[in-house]
Amino acid sequence: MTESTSSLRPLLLVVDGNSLLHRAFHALPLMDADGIFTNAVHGFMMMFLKVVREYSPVSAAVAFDTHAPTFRHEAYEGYKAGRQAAPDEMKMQFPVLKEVLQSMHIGVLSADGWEADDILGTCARLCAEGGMYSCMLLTGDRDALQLVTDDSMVLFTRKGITEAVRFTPETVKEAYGITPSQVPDWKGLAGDSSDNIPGIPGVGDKTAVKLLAEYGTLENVLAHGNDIKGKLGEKIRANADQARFSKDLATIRPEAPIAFTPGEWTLDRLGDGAGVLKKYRLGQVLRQVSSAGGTAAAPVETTARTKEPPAAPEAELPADEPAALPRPETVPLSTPDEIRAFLKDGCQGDCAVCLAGNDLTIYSDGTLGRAILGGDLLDPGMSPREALEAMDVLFASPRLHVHGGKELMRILGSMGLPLPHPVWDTMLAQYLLSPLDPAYPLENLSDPDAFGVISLSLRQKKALEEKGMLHLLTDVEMPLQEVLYDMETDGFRVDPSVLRELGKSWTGQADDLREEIYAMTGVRDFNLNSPKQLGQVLFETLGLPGGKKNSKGWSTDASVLEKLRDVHPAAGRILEYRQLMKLTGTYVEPLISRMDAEGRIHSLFDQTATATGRISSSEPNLQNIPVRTETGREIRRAFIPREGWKLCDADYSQIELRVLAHLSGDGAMCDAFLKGQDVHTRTASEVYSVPMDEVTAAMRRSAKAVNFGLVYGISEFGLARNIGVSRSEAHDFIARYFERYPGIKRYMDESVRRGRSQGYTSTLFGRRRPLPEIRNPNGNIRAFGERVAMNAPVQGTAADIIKIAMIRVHSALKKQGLRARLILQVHDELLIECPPEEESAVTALLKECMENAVALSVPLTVEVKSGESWFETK
DNA sequence: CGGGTCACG
DNA sequence: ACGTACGTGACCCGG
Repeated sequence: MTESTSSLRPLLLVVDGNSLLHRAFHALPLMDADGIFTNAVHGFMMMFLKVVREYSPVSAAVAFDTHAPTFRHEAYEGYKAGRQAAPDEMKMQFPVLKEVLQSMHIGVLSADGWEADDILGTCARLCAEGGMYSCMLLTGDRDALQLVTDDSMVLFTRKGITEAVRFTPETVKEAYGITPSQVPDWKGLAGDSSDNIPGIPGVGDKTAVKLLAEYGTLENVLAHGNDIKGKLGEKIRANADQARFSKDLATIRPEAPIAFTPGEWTLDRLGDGAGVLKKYRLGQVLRQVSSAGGTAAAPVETTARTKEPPAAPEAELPADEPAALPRPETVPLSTPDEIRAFLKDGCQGDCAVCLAGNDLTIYSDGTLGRAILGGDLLDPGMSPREALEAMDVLFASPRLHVHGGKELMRILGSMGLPLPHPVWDTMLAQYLLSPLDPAYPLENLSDPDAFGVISLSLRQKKALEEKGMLHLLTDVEMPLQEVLYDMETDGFRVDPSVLRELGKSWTGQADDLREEIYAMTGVRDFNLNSPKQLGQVLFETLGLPGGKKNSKGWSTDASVLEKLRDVHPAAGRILEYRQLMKLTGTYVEPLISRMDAEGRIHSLFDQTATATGRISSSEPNLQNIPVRTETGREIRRAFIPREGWKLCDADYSQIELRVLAHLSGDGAMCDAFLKGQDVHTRTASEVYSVPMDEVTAAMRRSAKAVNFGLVYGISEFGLARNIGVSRSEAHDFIARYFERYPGIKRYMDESVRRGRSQGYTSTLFGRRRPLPEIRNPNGNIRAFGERVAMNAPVQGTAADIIKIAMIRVHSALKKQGLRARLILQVHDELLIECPPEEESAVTALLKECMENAVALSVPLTVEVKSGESWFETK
């Protein structure tokens, strides 16, 4: 992430809705649609679309003022009242504008007691801290000039609203003679009649600039009040408090509690607003967006995408049309399967190399007989090894495109060849574009007779740019691929003697239990491992009560057996037996058999397997090694570091709830994390209305279940079942929760609403999760879609964050020249093995990289523990 | 090869 | 009237 430059980042546009709507209202003659005035909405949208055309942001949001009685200063309302009240013809346009914006999927932001410019400042800060977006602010309010930095530009409207001037720190200085950070000081001195900021009477713009040129800040001017001669000095000394108050009024507070979800404020479906625009007879606006037609596939070419955003040249793919690429007979040789086939058959035909601009894709063709471009590297009759060595040169290309890069690296690496560093992986790109697909075979994506990986890359790049996800590929998934390759290659050392001991003990106990169960039930000729046969024995032969049916017969899962504990002594034994069989069958024997010569096991990390953006682990799965029960946890004694080394285990504390706090901006939830409180205890205290120190263990347990439920997409039934209360009690509990956490309620409702209108959800970084279920007429399926809409942004954002952290950890280890290796990720946890002398450096590095992977409005905290085995680090 | 069960976050 | 907490992968049965 650190390598990315701001020019490569997608642009987020944030508009001061109040300021722009007011300006539009006064600049244009009244128009109406059946008595509803729309002139300001029209003017606003024309200005908005003009900026979108000119600067090609990927996302946009509009901020609105909301005033609560307890604003900054009690005296403030007095000043506020001095402003001319907006006429009804103006006020009635706010809801219309909001409706228009929402129909186009543009974000609508407000927070009680906060002004639009505070929200602009908050977005600018979150963009800068998050490092994923560049920010552009559009406003007619000069206060916002204090927000100008190298990272966030301000577009300031002039001449009514027809023109917008772009301010950078330099142009602010040129125009006003002060730096952006001096804007509040300037207002404090000179005041602003249009904003009813008093300033110091008799001090105008020019005097203020002069004073700031000499003293820098308002405070310093006041401190030197006695040095200033004459009438001016007198006025300054007499109005010091009023000046401080004025500065305070003019200071933007970039801490508004908003749901900052730029990934959702997409601009690629503006056409969905057609219906609403028609309703308000906004024909001119409609014509500008109508070519989108409200379909996801068609971007708003004529409005949003007429100009390509400026991007660094090295990030650009070649502009060549496919026609300029090699002859259709060539087939790509850039997938692991193709390399494998090539190895198996030897190099019989020629291979061709496609050089398009600076980009390179490798093609092979057994019959072509000659290379097309630069393909003389390979001769027929080369041995596979010779061919691959020749291809080293190609794999070392700085612009290599591949499909399935991690496997390609594995093949080259296994032959001791240098690893490629591809810049584009069409499989990863496709995963971002369509994360629900079960797999990403190249032949489904690209016509092999056509132009292969390069033209696919070009199409994908366009699609990713339009959806605001290009940075996820280039800055997250591509770098992560190499991290995962290293983790897979290194593997995790296990101690086979520990595994064998546990296996012996557990199989012995399971054998005894089996005999005991046969004796207790009086039935021996059945397979205890068969749920079907077990169900028949329990509920038919023995006639036990409480049987539940599933599609195959009687259910015998843990919840059923748990209820039978007091009914029949075999129930408990069966549960124990099940556990031991699970442990030996899944965690003892397979691990022993998967050990390599160095005693290490190598999991596969699949970067394209999950709907939410998590990575998965398989063969073996190291992300579900037991920890919750005493017995199961013993397995972790077998997971050990390299001889003489240490294991460091770092895990995020409550990352999903912190993400939820950030995304929702909920006051109480953020407050709990900002104060470092135990969040479940705080929740219990809120919901049960008792002080934190009077929260009982049972209260905390229920509160914890609700917090989890929230993250999963709450349902009354699910909560009721989980904490063992009635459905109506669960209902009341949720209702009370939402009373105390209205921001969470608002966020959940909004997530579902957006999910339904867009057909997908987005994470903080723009990763999308389609919601095919959310419009299903079947209520159950639809409810599932709604829970997914609530869960996916939270789980997905957490997944994005740890991916970023992994890239940072991996590169920091390299940069500091440490021998430590990142060996495992378990969703909110990273494991490193390191020489003992590196232990403290690694601990600090993990904490630093993980806690600062991104900046949220609440802190991320990480706990690191070291030990001689994975058991000891828990 | 799908479903039941259960290990993890 | 219906059956649900979200996301995974592995093992075992039985058709």
